[in-house]
Amino acid sequence: MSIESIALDATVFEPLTGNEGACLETGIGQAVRDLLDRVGDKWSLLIIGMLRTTQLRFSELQRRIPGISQRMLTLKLRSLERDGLITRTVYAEVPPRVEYELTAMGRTLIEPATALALWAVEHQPAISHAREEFDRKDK
Amino acid sequence: MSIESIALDATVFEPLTGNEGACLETGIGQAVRDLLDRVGDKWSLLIIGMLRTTQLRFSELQRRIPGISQRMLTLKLRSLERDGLITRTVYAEVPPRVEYELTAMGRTLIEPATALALWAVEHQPAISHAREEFDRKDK
DNA sequence: CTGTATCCGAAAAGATACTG
DNA sequence: CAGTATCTTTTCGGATACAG
Repeated sequence: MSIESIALDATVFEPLTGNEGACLETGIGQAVRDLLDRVGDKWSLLIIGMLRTTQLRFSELQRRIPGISQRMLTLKLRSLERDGLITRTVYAEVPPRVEYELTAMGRTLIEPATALALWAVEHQPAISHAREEFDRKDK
Repeated sequence: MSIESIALDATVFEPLTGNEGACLETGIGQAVRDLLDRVGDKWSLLIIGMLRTTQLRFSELQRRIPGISQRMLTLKLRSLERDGLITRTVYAEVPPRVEYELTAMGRTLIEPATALALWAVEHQPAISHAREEFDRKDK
């Protein structure tokens, strides 16, 4: 990913380096903030991770994400659907069945999201250690 | 990044696919959530983006991140410092000067964070469009 | 089964004033 | 300059009850 990343990296962040304060106006700051507003919450990325390989129905999602409330699952699914990241398909059966699935755009989010998840897993011990050190000195 | 990513991808998310509900226990869910708790807020990733290429002092950061309050900048810088992602260096001068800089670990976050920023910029129009469509139908 | 509606507490974030 | 302290507003998320 290196070459491509570096090139694009320059493209995206260049406005930030020399041009002080223009980040929000040029869009990058706003774009990042928008993304975080969308999937930077407690559950959204987890839901996307769940739908990574297969479509799932409401109850199945709730079962696989321990701790999420019905309300939150509904809200987050609506939000993701609204942003075009997942689809919601209702089957007119009894009992009712609703399947959620990633859209093409939703699937493009898997790679960067996974990269971030990887980073999180890899560096968790180092961060915990840093935290302990900091709190120890601080106290 | 494809081959490496896919392999690691499988490693990281595998517990989620077959094993329902084990995500929190196995750590991946918790790790992702921890990361989001750390840098998933409104400002942290923006700060890291600012420090990507150079160290900056407090006032310079505030100037380059329009809209952030003094209080929030202080809080987020402390949090990032505590996690070992940035360093804070105080120079005993008058007037006082404090420089913030990414640590080695902080710099490793640049790549995945940039990937996410890229995604955000690239898909912003599509998301806005999806949102408008959704709201139009919904209304 | 798949939601919606309502209420409540905790936490995040903004505004403002003040300090070494 | 680089913060801290305090107050207020806003948002997030959980609990519960109810509905198609």
